[in-house]
Amino acid sequence: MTLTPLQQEFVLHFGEMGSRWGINRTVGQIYALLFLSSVPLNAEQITEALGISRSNTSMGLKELQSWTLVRLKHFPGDRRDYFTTPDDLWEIVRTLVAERKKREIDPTLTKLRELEMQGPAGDDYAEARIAELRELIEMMTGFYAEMEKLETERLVKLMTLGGKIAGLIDRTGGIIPSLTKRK
Amino acid sequence: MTLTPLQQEFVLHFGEMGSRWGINRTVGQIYALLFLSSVPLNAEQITEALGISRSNTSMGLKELQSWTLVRLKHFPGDRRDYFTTPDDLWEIVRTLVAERKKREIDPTLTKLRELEMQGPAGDDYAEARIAELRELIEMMTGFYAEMEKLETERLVKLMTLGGKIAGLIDRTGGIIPSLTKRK
DNA sequence: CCTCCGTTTCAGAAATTTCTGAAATCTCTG
DNA sequence: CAGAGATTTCAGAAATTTCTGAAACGGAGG
Repeated sequence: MTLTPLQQEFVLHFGEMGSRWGINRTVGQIYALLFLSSVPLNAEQITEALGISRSNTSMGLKELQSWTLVRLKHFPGDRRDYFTTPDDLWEIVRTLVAERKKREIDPTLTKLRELEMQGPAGDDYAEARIAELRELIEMMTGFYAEMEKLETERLVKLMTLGGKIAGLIDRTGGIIPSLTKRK
Repeated sequence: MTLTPLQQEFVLHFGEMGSRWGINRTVGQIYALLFLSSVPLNAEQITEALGISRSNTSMGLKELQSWTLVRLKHFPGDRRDYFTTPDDLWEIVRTLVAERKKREIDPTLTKLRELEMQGPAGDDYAEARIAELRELIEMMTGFYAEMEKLETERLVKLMTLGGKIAGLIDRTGGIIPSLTKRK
């Protein structure tokens, strides 16, 4: 397994970006490699291609599996594990968003609710600020839950329409009445 | 400056979450402290409240300023710098999203374009995959650019309407014709 | 129930990031 | 322009994270 210059550069970039994305270099590189590979790869091939230790590969793959960002494949007569990324990029995005929400948002939302449950602490400003933050996060996660339900086709439509949607929203009363009246 | 139990717990939580959010513990704590404070605080107060070194506070504030997440305030007859977070949470969210995009997305988009510019590398699959990824990111950043333009009021409306918007989008031809025809 | 092939675990090494105290710098004010 | 107050810089210490090699584990065949 030798990488083409294109793969090489892509893999290195993902490795470097890893820390910004909340994963480590190795995990970023493994993911990049799988992403560009038309065929599933096993741990040994990944180890060799990236020049890292076998155990590091194992840990990286475990991490990627915990994110459900990679798929396991098997071939008849070969008991090694092979890994791929989904073909469908939208599926990847959905996974990514869902996992980041789970790791970066949900714990805080839980904590905010906890703090509010503890009742008045005699610090009105802080309490109000926490309530406001919780409400905002709830609104955003609620919106996210709606978007998550949409099939990809509509989601793409929504995104490409972009600003046009907003034009339909009236500042005061939701969707422009003259439009919504007629169904 | 002694923290109330409420502030204490909030601050510690933000410190712990820091690493998941791509900032360090101290930066998370400083931000949390400022967020809950009804009045601007100076570096000395922050240092004391969090029990960290003065230089660490300085670095943390510098980091927060580079994210434009805090505001500088001054009081007459006092030449120390005081810091606050914006009152408007939506402004905070906008800043956060903009900065994360700048740090986590833009460099990769640039890199992908670079890779494509380097011309055919004789690796059709990888090239196609990279192009597909670039297109997806472009679509999403394009959509983001549209949303960014909206005033908060409309954005909130959009989010609270949630799934209802999607219902307006026809699977085949954009917004449902019977609605868009009449302006 | 061995043995072989593959994977995972884990303790310590290496690398990186964060934090501190001391010194340097900056800038008002008298 | 000297001195006091405030902030920043920076080299090394401390803490944390990542990576490795060796050993443990697991299970399919013989």
